[in-house]
Amino acid sequence: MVTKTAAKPKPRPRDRAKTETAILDAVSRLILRDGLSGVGINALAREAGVDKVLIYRYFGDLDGLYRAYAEHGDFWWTVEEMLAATEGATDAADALKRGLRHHTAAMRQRPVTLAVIAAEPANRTPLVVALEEVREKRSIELMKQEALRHGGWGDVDIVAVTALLAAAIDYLAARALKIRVYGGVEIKTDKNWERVLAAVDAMIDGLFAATSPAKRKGTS
Amino acid sequence: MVTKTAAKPKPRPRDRAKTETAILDAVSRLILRDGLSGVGINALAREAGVDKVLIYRYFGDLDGLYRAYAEHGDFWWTVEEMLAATEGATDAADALKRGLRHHTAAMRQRPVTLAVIAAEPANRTPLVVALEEVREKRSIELMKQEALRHGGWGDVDIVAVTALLAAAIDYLAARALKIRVYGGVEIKTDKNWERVLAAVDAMIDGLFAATSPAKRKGTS
DNA sequence: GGTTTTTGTCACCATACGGTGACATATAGG
DNA sequence: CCTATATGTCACCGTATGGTGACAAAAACC
Repeated sequence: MVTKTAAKPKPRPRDRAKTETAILDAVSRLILRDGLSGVGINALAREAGVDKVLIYRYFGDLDGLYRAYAEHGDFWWTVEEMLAATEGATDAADALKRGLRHHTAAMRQRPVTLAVIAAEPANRTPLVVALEEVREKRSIELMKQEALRHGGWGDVDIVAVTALLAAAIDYLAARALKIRVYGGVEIKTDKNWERVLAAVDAMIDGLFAATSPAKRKGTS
Repeated sequence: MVTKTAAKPKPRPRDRAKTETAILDAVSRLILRDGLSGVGINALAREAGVDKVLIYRYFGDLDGLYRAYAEHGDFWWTVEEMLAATEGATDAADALKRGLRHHTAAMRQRPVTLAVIAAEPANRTPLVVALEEVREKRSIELMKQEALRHGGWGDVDIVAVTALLAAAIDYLAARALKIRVYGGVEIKTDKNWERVLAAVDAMIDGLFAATSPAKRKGTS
């Protein structure tokens, strides 16, 4: 009979680059399948088909692996991309609406990012922290650029409003990964996302209509 | 010298009721300290000062313990409480504003609920599911009651709007447990919560001002 | 060809987990 | 008083975890 060890060891080809990308790819797969907390050394080595000692050798420890993963991936929209998406906007309200729609699409396209966001409040790994830093930096930079474009935001507390709406979108999108319902709204279909985004649009329109015109050309 | 085992065993008094509440109390403490995923059999037994076998005896298994915990606690506002909070509202917009403010206060008063919400998308334990059911039921019931009070919501898609705003509030409050910043908004202080709530108010006002009047007495 | 370094494999460690069986003793029932 | 049951304690199981040291062999270097 054929014993397990004698069957066909088929040793891994000696190629560090390939091994490293195999590991990093396995991280994505594991995050998607089991969430951030599912990315442990043993599960990861198993998933990547790699001995775990190689992970230690190439990335130091789990945190090093997270950091490397955070640097290698595309987890967030870029400021340029976002500015392009809001380019033709007629006014600040329009820019905000377009921006949030682009944000929504960008998030829904990145399930790994959503999974990280979902785990964010609970598991605070270096990957989470790294992603957070990127987000903060780009959001702030984008705010600055958009403000220049439209000459400020009138009376609207743009930081609070975007924080609120972006938080809502992130949370709903993250929930939609594994759960379907929130407050009676099905959040997995495009149709219902459109419903949510329509509500966002309406709120932004109302907000700018109600508060801005009074001082539209007033004291900045 | 005094050995550990011979020192003073001080056996636990034989009182099932006390043991059970000790266990349930330890669940709250553990959730607050380590999050939902920190509530394991061993850690729990340690925290409660109880042998883990008693947990199995009294609650079956971990899921049974979660279920018992879900039934025993006060995790969410009640419909009556919420209706009282919005009692003097002048119109639908005002009711919604008051409701969301009460919701915010209620959430911030219940750190355990926030911790569960934080873990919700990731760890899907029976406790999370039970809490979710309560929320869904009460939200829907509340919507119904409020609609009766104010004769509908005009053109506002109230379900989408409240889902969106409640999601934002829940997420920000849950994040605030362990993180401080989101999109440039410090979310731990009362002052900045007021800022966020002011933005919510402004959006609601704008929303109702912009969309409702057109058909205020129109086709339902 | 011989040596050194790199890459990969394997066996092992201490620890923690969820879960169970056997035992001791306090309390309640007869 | 004797017995049965309820409560609590202890030792243990199998499995998984994060992490490390020893070894084999391919590659690179001289």
